[in-house]
Amino acid sequence: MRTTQAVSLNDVSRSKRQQILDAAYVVFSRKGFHRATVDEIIALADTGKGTVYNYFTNKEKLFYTLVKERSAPFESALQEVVRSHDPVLTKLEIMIRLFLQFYLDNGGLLRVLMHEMRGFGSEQYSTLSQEQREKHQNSFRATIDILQQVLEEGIRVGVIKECDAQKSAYALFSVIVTMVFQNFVEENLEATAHLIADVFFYGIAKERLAK
Amino acid sequence: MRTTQAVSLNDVSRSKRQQILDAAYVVFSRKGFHRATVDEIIALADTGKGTVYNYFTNKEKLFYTLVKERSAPFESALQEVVRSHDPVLTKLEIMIRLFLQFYLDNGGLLRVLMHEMRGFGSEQYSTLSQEQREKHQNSFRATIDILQQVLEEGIRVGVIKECDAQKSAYALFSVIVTMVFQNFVEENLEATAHLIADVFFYGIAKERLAK
Amino acid sequence: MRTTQAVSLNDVSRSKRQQILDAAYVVFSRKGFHRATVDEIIALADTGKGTVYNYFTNKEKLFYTLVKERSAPFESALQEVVRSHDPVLTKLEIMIRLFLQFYLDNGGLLRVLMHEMRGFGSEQYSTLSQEQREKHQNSFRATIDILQQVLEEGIRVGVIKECDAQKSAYALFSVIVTMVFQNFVEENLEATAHLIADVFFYGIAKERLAK
Amino acid sequence: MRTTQAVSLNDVSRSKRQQILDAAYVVFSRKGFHRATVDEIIALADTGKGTVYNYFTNKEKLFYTLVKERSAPFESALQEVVRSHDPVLTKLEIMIRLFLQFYLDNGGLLRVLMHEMRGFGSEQYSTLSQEQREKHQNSFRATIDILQQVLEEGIRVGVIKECDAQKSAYALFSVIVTMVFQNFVEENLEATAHLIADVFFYGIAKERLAK
DNA sequence: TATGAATGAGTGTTCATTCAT
DNA sequence: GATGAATGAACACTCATTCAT
Repeated sequence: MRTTQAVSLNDVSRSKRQQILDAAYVVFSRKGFHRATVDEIIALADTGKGTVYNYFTNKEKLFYTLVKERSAPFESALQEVVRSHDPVLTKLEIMIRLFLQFYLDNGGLLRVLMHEMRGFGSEQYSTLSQEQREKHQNSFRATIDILQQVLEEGIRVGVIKECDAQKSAYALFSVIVTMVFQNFVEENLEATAHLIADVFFYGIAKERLAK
Repeated sequence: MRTTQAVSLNDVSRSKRQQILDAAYVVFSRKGFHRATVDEIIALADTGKGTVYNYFTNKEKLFYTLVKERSAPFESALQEVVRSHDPVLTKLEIMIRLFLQFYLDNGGLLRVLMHEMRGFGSEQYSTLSQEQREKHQNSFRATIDILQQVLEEGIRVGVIKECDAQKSAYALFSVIVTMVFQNFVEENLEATAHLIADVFFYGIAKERLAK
Repeated sequence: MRTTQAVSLNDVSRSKRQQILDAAYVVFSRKGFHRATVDEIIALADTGKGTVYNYFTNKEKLFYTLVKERSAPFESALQEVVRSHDPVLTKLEIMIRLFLQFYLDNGGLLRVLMHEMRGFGSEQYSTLSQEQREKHQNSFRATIDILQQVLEEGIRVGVIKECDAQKSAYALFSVIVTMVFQNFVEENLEATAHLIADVFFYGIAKERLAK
Repeated sequence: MRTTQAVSLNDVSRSKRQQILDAAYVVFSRKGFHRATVDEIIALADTGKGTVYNYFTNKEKLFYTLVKERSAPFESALQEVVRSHDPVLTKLEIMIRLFLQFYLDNGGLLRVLMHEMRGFGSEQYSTLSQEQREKHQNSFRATIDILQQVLEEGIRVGVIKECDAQKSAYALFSVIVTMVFQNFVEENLEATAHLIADVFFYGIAKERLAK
């Protein structure tokens, strides 16, 4: 049935795992977590059902691993920007760009992830187990925390108004996500990044009203 | 089991429908769409299973109707503000307040709704049927359109910068929703509304950088 | 598919439950608990799968209920004998007869039950849940307790030697079960009962050896 | 991972086989046949999965071999007693003692075995294949046959009543097994053996009733 | 001989929906 | 209109066994 590949044992083995992850990406993206079936994934991965369970404890863990592995490079890149010595506003704009890029590249999956953690806040709507959901949420929070840190840096440095850094971080985050999910990101990603930064920094009002 | 009420047939019948809707609100809010079961709803509604299907084609339709009926008053109120003669920025702040209020009052349900339409954009993650999801999305779009109209009015009047009104409307909307879902809304709802408006109007930067 | 029966609603409904129990008896007897499939049961019961789960929480519970309902009359009969005023040895012989009869009538099922509680003692070999197994075991113990009580009565009255009543009860019980499961019970059930009683009462030795 | 041992190929190989058998004993005893997994066995045996299948055709065969090898010394000992020139009742008591000892030593495994052959009679409840079960059953029968032979000897010699030797053998056997499985065997194994023998020989009744 | 990655058959359970009364 | 018994499609997961190296 499946075509044997002329590669070293090690590669074949890595390949199986990767084949499954790749197939999972496609299927989860298309169907979401709940509606994605393992059967569909293995059909696409050209693999036996047992193999999936050799590599991943269960469907949830497969999903989690997928997200984790796809996110890693993005998170590193983000960290790097924070540690750089660019001015705060520049940092923020670069981060927005990274976000957009990452969300564009992995939109399918992240849409689903957001779906499964609605509000990346509380409740229990999703099909994911409490435990798994918490892990995802912590990931998210960690990412947003980074935004928050930079905002706080900006406030300390006096570049940013005295505002609630956490709320602002969430606000910025939500706007980025919304732009991506609404397909509002132009071909020129930098343009969109700049646009978001501009509104976020200076607002939409033409002039400040006398209070 | 259930106590029959001594009311006119018509009233009982209306009552049944409402009982179901009320129960559905509670259960959907608690469990989300997928995990809410009709059994749980009828238990709470103190009614028979068949009765639900007499009034609502299916679970989806029940959910849709529920959302629709709960949203109606909010949408009217919103329309009214638009038609008022307040200055644009004032209108916007009032609208933000209305949004917050509405989302706070119906948070449980709307959280679920957002969950089921993730991205109020595209695909098919949710348990909802394509058709039903589109209806919900149209509702959402209609609501956001109203924000957009006011923004456009602001641009026309010269109070708001020349910007992409649609994107801005979505951005504003996403921020509002995020604040609610993150439980960032203070007891003093007006304060939060003002805060959102302030950032949205004037940005977070202390001073405009020389470009 | 299924033939509708011309009976009152109440009867049909009782019938469904009973049909399932009857089918379950056959399938469990033939295949044992683990190898019996719900699919096979519903095929025989001429019923839908969901129906089984309307009446019984799960496969285990179905099995438990089946055993329970089949055992009830036997247990009553046993109790009655205990409370009678026959001489102890007579009581015991009657009880042996009841046991034989019951085990012959429900042999298929009880074989399985014993299987699932191996040793009606300890461990965890069976497919049954800890909780369910304990329930079954308690049933068994209760039944054996009754034997024990009569033995103790015999000791008190001086008809039976001073011996360990519990051990003796278990011994008697195990012999009865073994006779049934080895198909050693003659057509004339009373003969077998008498034979067991005889060995149990007077032993197999021709004469007591001088110690 | 596993430490390779510096022994002759032949020894390693024998060792592997034994390691597997030892591990199998532990796991089967703890979990029973069905719930014991090959994975668990190889983990404990510190060996590869394929290796198990090099030495044993399948899980069943592994189990069978295990039982067979553990039983061999016991069966020899039993034979020896039969061939001895002790009086029949003495032989029987010694045999009871051997049984108790053997069942105590290998209780874990034998419990499982009995479980898998329930009734060491008929049907097909266990996970074991028909063929394999028959082999086990023959083993059992052979062992019980030995008891039967001695009983027949006793009858011939006039020490034992004219009774059905086969049934009596089974009865005795079942009592022994029951005592073990119910943990009724005292520290002093001989006491229990004597107790069983006493009841079996002379019964529990104080005096023979006038018929 | 030893290994372990790959395999896939097999099954209990949930729950929205129907329809006869 | 109100009811609830009956239904069955859909799905994740386990584990003995194989076979290429």
